[in-house]
Amino acid sequence: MKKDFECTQESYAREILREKGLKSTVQRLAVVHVLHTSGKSLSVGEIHDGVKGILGTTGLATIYRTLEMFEDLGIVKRLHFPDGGRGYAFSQGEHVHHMVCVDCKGVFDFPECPVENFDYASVEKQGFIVKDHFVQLFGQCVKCAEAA
Amino acid sequence: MKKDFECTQESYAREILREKGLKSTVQRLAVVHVLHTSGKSLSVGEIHDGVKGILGTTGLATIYRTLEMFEDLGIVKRLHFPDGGRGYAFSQGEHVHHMVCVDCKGVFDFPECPVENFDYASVEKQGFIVKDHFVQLFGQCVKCAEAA
DNA sequence: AGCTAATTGAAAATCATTCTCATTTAATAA
DNA sequence: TTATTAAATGAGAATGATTTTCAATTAGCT
Repeated sequence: MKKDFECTQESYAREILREKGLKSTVQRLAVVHVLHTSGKSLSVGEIHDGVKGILGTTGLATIYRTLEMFEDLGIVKRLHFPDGGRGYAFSQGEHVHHMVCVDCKGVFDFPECPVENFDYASVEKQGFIVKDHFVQLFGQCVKCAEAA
Repeated sequence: MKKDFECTQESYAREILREKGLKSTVQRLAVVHVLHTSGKSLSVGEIHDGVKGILGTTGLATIYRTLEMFEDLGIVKRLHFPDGGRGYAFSQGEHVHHMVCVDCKGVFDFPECPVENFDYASVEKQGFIVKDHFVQLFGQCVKCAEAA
């Protein structure tokens, strides 16, 4: 089977996969496509549905495997919702954080990192070595704010 | 049955429960006790074990119900680990964030909020109304850094 | 002590995630 | 092209986490 989703994002994913000696399967490219075109974060189930819409039958396990791999490769970013649910958003490897609309679950980037310039003095005083951070804002997007 | 865990944290929890017309059961107070004395975040299972250590048999569902309620009341804070697991840490309602040691999973507070003084200009430009945020640092605590 | 609504325990039900393994496919080289 | 081969997939089983149900118990009032 052969499907084309030619766009920057797809080439980007292809390239990374090739670099790592991984295969660019239709399933993987479909995940990129679904996630990128949606413009918001999606649950695993929604991604699965989106991919099935393109390819017909597709195993759920494949979606899980793909997302886990993509996260390692920096192609997607995993989000946590307040209710504990997981979501995924497309991310071209840049360091961005996300704002999540609590109403529509839409995801919006913000490139400035609030933690970047943070003074770690108090943290380091405790001898803690910071290696990574997770920042996420919750609120309302324009549409949902207006609708309310 | 009657058990005492007299300490500030326990009275704090009692008070909040009373205010809301909820009962201060031994199970709930035991959860406070376990979480507070551990000094680190615990998984639901660990909390369950800790409570069983105090009360003998205790239903797992009760632990889940209690933690969910405590989160709503601001008595505990829910954490997300990179692997998606959930953890809970005692939190006396104050605004603190946590550093999680990726080795021992220990949790350490840091009271300064990196997001507090963050300039939301770019965010607000998009019309997004920020209502809450989630910040968590990952790294190594002193002990684990030395052991490595 | 007695009443009553809230809470609990235990098991079943549900839901999410991972694993297994036989089959298929993408990438490479002939 | 086609052949080869390791990687990837699909289907379903297995696992694990979380929620629900409901009868029995208990905390917080008289």
